[in-house]
Amino acid sequence: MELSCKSEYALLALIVLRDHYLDAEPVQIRQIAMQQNIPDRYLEQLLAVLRRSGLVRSQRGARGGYSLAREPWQITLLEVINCIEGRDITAPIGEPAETTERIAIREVWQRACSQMSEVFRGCTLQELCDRRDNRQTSQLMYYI
Amino acid sequence: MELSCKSEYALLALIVLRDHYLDAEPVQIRQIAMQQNIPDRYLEQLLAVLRRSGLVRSQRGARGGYSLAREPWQITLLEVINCIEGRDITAPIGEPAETTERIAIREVWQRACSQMSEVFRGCTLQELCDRRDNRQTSQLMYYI
DNA sequence: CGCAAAACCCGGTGGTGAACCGGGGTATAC
DNA sequence: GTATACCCCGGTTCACCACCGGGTTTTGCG
Repeated sequence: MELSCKSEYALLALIVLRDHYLDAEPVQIRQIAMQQNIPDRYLEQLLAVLRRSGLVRSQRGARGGYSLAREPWQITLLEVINCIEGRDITAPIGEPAETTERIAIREVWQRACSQMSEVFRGCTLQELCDRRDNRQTSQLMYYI
Repeated sequence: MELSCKSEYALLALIVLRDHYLDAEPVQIRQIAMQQNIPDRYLEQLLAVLRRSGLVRSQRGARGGYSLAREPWQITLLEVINCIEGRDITAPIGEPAETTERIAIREVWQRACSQMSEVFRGCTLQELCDRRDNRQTSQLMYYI
């Protein structure tokens, strides 16, 4: 599986946006790019996709920038990845399959996709940030 | 995730080989290719990879061909895919990640890879063929 | 022995997408 | 009205996938 570089960049950007979630002012591309070490012109394209999908809001002109369009606990990683990858990663790719052999393969493949997607569906942007903030603490909490 | 066309072709070929598992004579590339609608010159490359990984045996010369190197219930789909994809799909790709943000992302991504791999690890070539042979029957059996 | 049938090896090609850069257009705060 | 940001569009480089073809080597068989 290859959640290419794109998805990682997008998630990194969203993490920054959630860090400034309560700020009055939006965050600029340049700032995100420098902070997370992402080529800014490339990040611009990804943020455009996130905006068109309604995950992110933009403010044009001077003092403009980006901000989250939703609360961080209402954004799942699956949404972000699906949106940035441009397709539904819950299902296999390619045409539906016709022979019994190919159908059998697709069945297993479908289950694999679903299992993977469930991990991403079960993690929100908020949880991702929590996990970053104190990984050891949260891991302890899981065992209580 | 994209278990590209390659993996599907390889699995289709292995299904044919398992159908002739008890035959004395090996199966030719041409025969597999025509039966499964795979370009034969391309299939040749894939079978070469499977052979180098010890999943398949080859017999050169006239009346030659390919046969399974192991019993079909001792070949998991994960082995086949890892072998044909040329890497361990159990783990994410790319360099290890340095910042806390990237580490957090990788953690989730790693879990997703593992969940997906488990599906492929838990399915053998034998089971794949059984599933093809009588899908409705086996589905009934699962509920008993 | 000779021939045909098969695997083997190696290189090339067309297409696609990823990751990136750059130029100019447009909206907006000050 | 000017600086500052987003916005839009295109191009480029690179790698990989799917595939093709030529030529070599091995082997069964008449």
